[in-house]
Amino acid sequence: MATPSTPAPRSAPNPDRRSERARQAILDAALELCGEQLYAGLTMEGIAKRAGVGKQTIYRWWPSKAAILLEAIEERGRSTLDFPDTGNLEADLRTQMTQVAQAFASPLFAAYSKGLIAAAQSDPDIAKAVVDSIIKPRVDLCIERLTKAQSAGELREDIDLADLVELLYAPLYYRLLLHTRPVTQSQVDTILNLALTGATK
Amino acid sequence: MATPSTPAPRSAPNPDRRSERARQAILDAALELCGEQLYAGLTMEGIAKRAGVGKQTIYRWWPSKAAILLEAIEERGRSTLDFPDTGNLEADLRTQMTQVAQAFASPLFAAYSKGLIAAAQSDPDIAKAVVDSIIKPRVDLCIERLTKAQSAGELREDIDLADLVELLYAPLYYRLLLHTRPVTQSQVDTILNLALTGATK
Amino acid sequence: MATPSTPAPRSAPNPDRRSERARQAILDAALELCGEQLYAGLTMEGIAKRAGVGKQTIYRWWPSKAAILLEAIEERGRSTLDFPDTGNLEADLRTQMTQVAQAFASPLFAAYSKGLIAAAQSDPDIAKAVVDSIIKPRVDLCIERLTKAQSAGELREDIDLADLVELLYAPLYYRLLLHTRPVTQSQVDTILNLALTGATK
Amino acid sequence: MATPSTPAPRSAPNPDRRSERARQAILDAALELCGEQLYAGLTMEGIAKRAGVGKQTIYRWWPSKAAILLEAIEERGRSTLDFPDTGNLEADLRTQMTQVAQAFASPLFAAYSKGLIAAAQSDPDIAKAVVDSIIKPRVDLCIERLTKAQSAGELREDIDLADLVELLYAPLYYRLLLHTRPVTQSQVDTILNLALTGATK
DNA sequence: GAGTAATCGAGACGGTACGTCCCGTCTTGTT
DNA sequence: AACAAGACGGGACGTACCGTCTCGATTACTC
Repeated sequence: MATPSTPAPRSAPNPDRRSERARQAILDAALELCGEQLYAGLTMEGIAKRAGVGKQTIYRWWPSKAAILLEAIEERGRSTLDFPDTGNLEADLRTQMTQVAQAFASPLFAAYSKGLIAAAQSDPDIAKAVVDSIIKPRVDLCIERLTKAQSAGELREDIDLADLVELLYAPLYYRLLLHTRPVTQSQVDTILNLALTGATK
Repeated sequence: MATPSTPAPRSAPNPDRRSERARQAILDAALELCGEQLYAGLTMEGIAKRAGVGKQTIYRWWPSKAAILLEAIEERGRSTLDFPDTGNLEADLRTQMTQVAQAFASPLFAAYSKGLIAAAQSDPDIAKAVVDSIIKPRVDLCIERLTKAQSAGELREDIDLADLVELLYAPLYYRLLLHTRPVTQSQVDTILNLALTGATK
Repeated sequence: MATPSTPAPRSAPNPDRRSERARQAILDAALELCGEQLYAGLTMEGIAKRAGVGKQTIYRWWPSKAAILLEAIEERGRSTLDFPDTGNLEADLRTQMTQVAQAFASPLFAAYSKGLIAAAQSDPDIAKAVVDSIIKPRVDLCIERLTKAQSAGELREDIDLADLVELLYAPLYYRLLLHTRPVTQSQVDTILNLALTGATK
Repeated sequence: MATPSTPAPRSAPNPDRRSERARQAILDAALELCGEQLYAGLTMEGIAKRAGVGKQTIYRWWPSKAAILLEAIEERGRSTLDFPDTGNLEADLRTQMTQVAQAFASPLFAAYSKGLIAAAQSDPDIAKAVVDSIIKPRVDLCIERLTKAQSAGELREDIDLADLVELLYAPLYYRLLLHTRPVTQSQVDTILNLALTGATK
């Protein structure tokens, strides 16, 4: 008496019945708590209590607290997903990089970026998810813009644009994660100056 | 005849009586365990058991497991504290950056570097210690070498050398921490090519 | 329709959700361990491990290991809560005191009685609980029997019966706790002989 | 090359070289601490610190903290080692028992009596030492006095005097250890009244 | 009176248990 | 069926003491 039409054995929750109220409350609570204390102080129990939610409800939908933050950033940070194209490459890069620098300089955004990246060091799944859903889309948009510039003869033809993206953005992450100096507007200017023109005479 | 070097600070353990055997066993155990599992799986109890040491002995001398790793790296990694000077700037940079890249590619070193930086995201003390005792000394050596080059007219005079160091090394950290691509020799070549010559035509 | 029996006191665990399995396992483990080693060797961790229970589950319901033993005795020893009344006072006392003497002579019962009383010396809460839930009920039953006897003219009317109870039972505790001589049947006989008749000619 | 004239292998400390200053400081500290907090709060480290003494010095001369208390009581409490003999048995008993009752009512003495007896429940050595050095000598003196009275025809000849001593003193210990009611002068009167005359009409 | 050996103060050591926090699972009504 | 609530078995935390062990720095006997 096989009933292949009723698949669910027991373990897959039905997303249709999911409570949006609970979902939002959890995302909010996670971001709030991450802002109030450092990422390491973030706990599932803390999120559940703040959100007024049972722990099971969290575990039903997310595999880890990093996954919650990830979803929160994905949802809340969708606005930064665009890349200007005014025709002036350097200006466009400056605009976009400044936007990133400002985000990194904001305590809240910095808090959960750092938390997420810290979590990624111990969890390959998180690492992959961060790259795929946060980093990659933005890198791709940047490459797209650079490709146009390269076609227009504004950039050397022998360079890999993914490498250039790294060269431009890595210093921002460097300061964010290594806490050597704060991420500022002037850093963006300096990076562009050096990376585009080169350090040698 | 009061000597200004009054020794005892205040109810702190006496370093003269410290057991070097225990200290080495703890550093060894921490590195071994960090290599076997990810940093997040590292526990004080695990280190104590592996080292055959009481937990109090660890807490007496280190405030956190990150501090243990830090000391281990400081001690074991002292050899990398030098910067070549053959007269050829680009070659010297390539030599040194390659060394760093190789370290980042080694599973053990990567494990505790990543662990340490992850911990720094949630603990300003760790962050400061990482910068002061690991990053800063090496950056300073690099700046020293770059200063010579700048004086010799090999580099533009209008650039801040600390910024240049960031531009060169940040992409290595970027890949290490963001797990986009592996850190390789060819990355070093690419960085040098781009950073020294510039991306524009 | 507000009911005056407002249930939740304040952030206390909910007894309705309590696991009876865990409770019994903990009581059993505590008694077993107390029988195997002396009370001083009894540890919360040992009980938890033996019972296959998390430590928190113990701390959630009992404030100390003495409280566990107390509950175990209360529950297991409920059968001894009765006092014979055959009409013959001396015989009834002998019956009841013999029962107590036998219990004191049993290694297991002696172990936790002694442990509990020892703990009471350093913890007023335990002391109060021992008196209220173990001693008092049994003393009251004895006083009740003695009251009948006094009314029947079998005892002097000028004596306080609580004092008489003390005189009868104290020597049993004396030997139990001071380890001078074992508690035996003949001790009971001697006490009754002396206490009822008097030592003087 | 046997040198039987130099016996000491390594383990027996030489009492001649013992520091009386340290010994007194340790006894004082133990009594003080036992008075300030309950016996369970008494620690070897606490005693050592309070006495300004190394822990080794304690362990060299005493096997346990109970042994320290025992020695302290033996030394300080020697004064109570005497028994009056005015010719009036009941008066003499009252005098001596009152003295004991007063000691039990004193917080300090009660504290370490209770501590010592508590410790005896978990350590047969302590139990034996308490009986031999504290209880027995005093019981013997009492028996001695009672023997005289029995010979003088003041007591029944068929009674064991050790049993009578128990009957008289046990109720004092009962209240001391079970914390039912305080030990008072009137309790002494009651005990004597009941024990000497008997409870029956 | 100098040499020497044991005791002293101090406290670091390898351990055990403490009581707490949080994990991820489970169970019990409620909606 | 998903929800809020929270008890459960478990593991690690950081602390307090245990009893042992090494250190110099006094002693106090021996030669």
